[in-house]
Amino acid sequence: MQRQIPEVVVSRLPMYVRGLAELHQDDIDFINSKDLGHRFGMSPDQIRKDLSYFGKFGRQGRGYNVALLLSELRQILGLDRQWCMAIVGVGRLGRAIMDYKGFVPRGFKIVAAFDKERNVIGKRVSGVVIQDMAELETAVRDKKVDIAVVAVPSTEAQEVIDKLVRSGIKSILNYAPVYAYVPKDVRLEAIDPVLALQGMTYYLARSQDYR
Amino acid sequence: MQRQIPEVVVSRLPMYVRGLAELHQDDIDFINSKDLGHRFGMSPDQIRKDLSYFGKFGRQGRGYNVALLLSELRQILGLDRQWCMAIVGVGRLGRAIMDYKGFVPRGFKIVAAFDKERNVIGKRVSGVVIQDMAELETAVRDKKVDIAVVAVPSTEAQEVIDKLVRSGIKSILNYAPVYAYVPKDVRLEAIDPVLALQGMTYYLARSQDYR
DNA sequence: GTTTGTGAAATAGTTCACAGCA
DNA sequence: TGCTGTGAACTATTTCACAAAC
Repeated sequence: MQRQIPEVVVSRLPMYVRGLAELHQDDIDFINSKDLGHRFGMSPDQIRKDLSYFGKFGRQGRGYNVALLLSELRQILGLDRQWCMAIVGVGRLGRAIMDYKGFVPRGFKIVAAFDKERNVIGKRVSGVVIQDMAELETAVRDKKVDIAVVAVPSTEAQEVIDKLVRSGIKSILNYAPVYAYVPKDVRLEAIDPVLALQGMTYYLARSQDYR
Repeated sequence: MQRQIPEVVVSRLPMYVRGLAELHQDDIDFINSKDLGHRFGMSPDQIRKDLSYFGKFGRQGRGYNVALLLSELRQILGLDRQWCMAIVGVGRLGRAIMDYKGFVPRGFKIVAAFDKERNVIGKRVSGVVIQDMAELETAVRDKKVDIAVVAVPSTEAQEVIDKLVRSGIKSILNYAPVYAYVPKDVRLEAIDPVLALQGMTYYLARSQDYR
């Protein structure tokens, strides 16, 4: 057990939680680092090293108790409570995100939605009434929003993110395909499928008889 | 200029392309590594080092010609042509992906869609006729599909991915929230917003007065 | 015998710092 | 002078290898 945990290690924890939840579902009680590593395409050593940053969860000669490790990791990640999200931008993409059924079962609930378009303000989407952007700051406080999801056009993303930062938000998930600036104490994760695709074409273009 | 380029370097190239395209749009002709680094929240040294893996694109005392560097990077990434994609799974998520307007302008076109549900097969979604899963292998070949997008439920993802691999696909973008196995010669990128959120809660839970 | 947890060694990635060119 | 391109130095991350626990 050590202090100051590398970011890469933290970023792998959610994958472990997901995998362990599957094992738990399948009524598997114990798993060792070899099998766990195989499951995620990584070395057993790395699994053990990663876990060792947080404590000693295994039993020599036996492996890890799935239910126990799952519960420990969930607690470490703060997944033992529900997190409240606000979505900014309720266009095509924003609606798809609000409709996505994968958030609630994993502890993330959309409690507020904002847009600047007169014609959508006041309407209800996926059970949430869309509010005016002007109400963002107060609503974020009143509804105790922990995380903001940005789904506005690229041109407006930075402006919206600045507004979110001013309202005190410390975690932002950005779907707009632009790099955005945030202060060091705010976390920003980006979801951009095109960036992921463009990383793959490099290898595609190099392999077979392309071009 | 060197050989054997680190994956992290390749993964940053799409971001450079995106940023340079913005600069080009704004009629900026030259940019130096300092300003470019500032734009992406990284050091000028890293920008220069990254680019040096592919060639010498800059001019001492002046910086980089935006149009030139953009065109070079596009070519390196294989973005100077259009890539054909097939989508597997045309449920709620699959439709949202097919409706997304951000792919085509950036060179990615959905040319085929597959589902196993009788009631959607034959229907047209976003200009593409949905085909039976059984036709996947032949359609992938006939339509020269380069990249597959997986949007089926988690339980079916591995099976679908195996099928795609057998059909000869070398690049897969997986939206299903599971870790999937692919042979070493196949690239798989995952889009899982919940994983991104769970990485952020670790820090949220640690900062202020949460819990 | 099996498998963990962990320092030490090895490898990968980033930053430094400066020669050389415009 | 200003800024690139790049080895060398440094830092981060992964892998090794083994003592200790079961």
